[in-house]
Amino acid sequence: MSKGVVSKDEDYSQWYNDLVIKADMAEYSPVKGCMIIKPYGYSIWEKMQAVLDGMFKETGHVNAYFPMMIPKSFFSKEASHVEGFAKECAVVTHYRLKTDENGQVVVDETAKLEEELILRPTSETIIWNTYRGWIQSYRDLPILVNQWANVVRWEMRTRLFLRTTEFLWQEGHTAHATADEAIAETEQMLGVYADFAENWMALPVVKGKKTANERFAGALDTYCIEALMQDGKALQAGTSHFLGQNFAKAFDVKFTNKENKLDYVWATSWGVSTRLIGALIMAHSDDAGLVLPPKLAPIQVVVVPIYKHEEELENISGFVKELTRDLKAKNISVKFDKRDTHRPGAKFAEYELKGVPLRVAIGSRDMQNGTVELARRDTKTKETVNQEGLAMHIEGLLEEIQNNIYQKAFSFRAENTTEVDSYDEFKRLLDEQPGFISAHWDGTSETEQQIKDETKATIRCIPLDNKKEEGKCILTGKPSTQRVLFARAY
RNA sequence: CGGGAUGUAGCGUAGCCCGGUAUCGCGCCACAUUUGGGAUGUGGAGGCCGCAGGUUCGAAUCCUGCCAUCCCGACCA
Repeated sequence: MSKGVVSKDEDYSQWYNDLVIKADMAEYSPVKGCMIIKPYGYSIWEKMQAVLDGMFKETGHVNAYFPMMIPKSFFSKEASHVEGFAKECAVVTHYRLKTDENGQVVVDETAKLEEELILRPTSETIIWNTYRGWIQSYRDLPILVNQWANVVRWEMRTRLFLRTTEFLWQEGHTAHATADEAIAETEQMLGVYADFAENWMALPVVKGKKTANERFAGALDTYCIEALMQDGKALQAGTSHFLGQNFAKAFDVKFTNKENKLDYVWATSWGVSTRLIGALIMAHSDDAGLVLPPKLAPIQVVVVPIYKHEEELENISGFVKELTRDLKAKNISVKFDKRDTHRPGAKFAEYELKGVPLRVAIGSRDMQNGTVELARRDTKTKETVNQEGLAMHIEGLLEEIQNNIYQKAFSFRAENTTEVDSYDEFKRLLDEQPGFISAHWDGTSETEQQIKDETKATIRCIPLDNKKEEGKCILTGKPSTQRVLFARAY
């Protein structure tokens, strides 16, 4: 176990917190509920951004930027939307400070805003208010815009990366001429998220639809990807909403269609946030620290020289220089840690904590033998390999590690997903072997709510590829036609 | 917003019951020896004891008020 990190079996949430802090991902800030994302954590976000941004562009989207502050009145235009966010909005009321007679900085009460501004909890309102001016004809459609931004949601309780008052995300907001086209867009972006989660984060996800209870405020349908964490709790990793014509009606966004008739525009919105970093940590890491998938690791390979004299280091450096060149040619990021202030053992522990997928250790012994020692972070195994062809070997290993991490998470999810047909069994499983539970449900909000009240488990989603079969609701015994996915969630 | 707890060096803590200007570990700095799994020795720096009052000759310690943070609930990407 790594120093200063509690075992994940002993206290999962403490383990998570310890990892975030000790691995130098983030720290607490003086502002309640807000964290400081440190360079190492932020570089993972940058990698995620780069990949996702590429995927968005690939599917025809462009980036834009809208104001962080939204007039309060905008929120009253879509009833269910304001209801969903009203309780967690930060409000700007003044625009000036002054120094009072005691030399204290205070709010200048004379500088009160006529209309308060809301720090965006999400941008549907200001964007749809803007789209009104952009759209007159079907020829103006579709609009496929994405925004990288920060948002503020004043949550009661926060957790590093998983839920903070301010967080970073991207939000796509698209406008379409038909419902079908908007639904296709919603589903397409869900696919993009699933692709990203599985192929880059090595995180298997279930694609599905939310029930009415869990739906986004203002949406007709909310699609999501759900992942299972190592403690058996579910985490919503991304959402894609079909908003129907709700926001178009609220903000009066009409267009003339091909038949020369006036109609409201169809909308979607979709987003993922820095929460993905939390998912990444919780899904793969162990007691020694982070385990990062090579495709998103800020440092993919670290080289630790072991030497007693300056000449030895020079000798090793010559080799490392060549290795670095070969790896860079393959787009593999390398760090050569030749700091003289830390001993090799300390470096080994540090890079394990930070989840660097591959470590190359090389000393005089290796230089004589023409070998290096290669250590994998995911399996914690070490092997001695020839220097010749090392870059190619590393390239293959990184791929293997990426696959192995995914497989491991996939098996874990398979082992912790259970079909259940009775409420007693359902409750027993939640306590004894938490995970996804696939069960029949009568389709009513009341039943879902009662199950939530009694067990804290919610319907994570109705999987898109779920089992369609006759059955009885585990709570009410009423007929059901399909299984849905339950879990306790973050 | 309800219930519980805690604030002492960068971090983690002892001291508080029973008042006398603060303990230990990690970390930090210097030097030396070390370097294939978190080095060792010697020396050193670092504190408005959360804040404000009160009691007292004297307060980290006792009393009052405030502030902040954390944990558990309801809310949530």
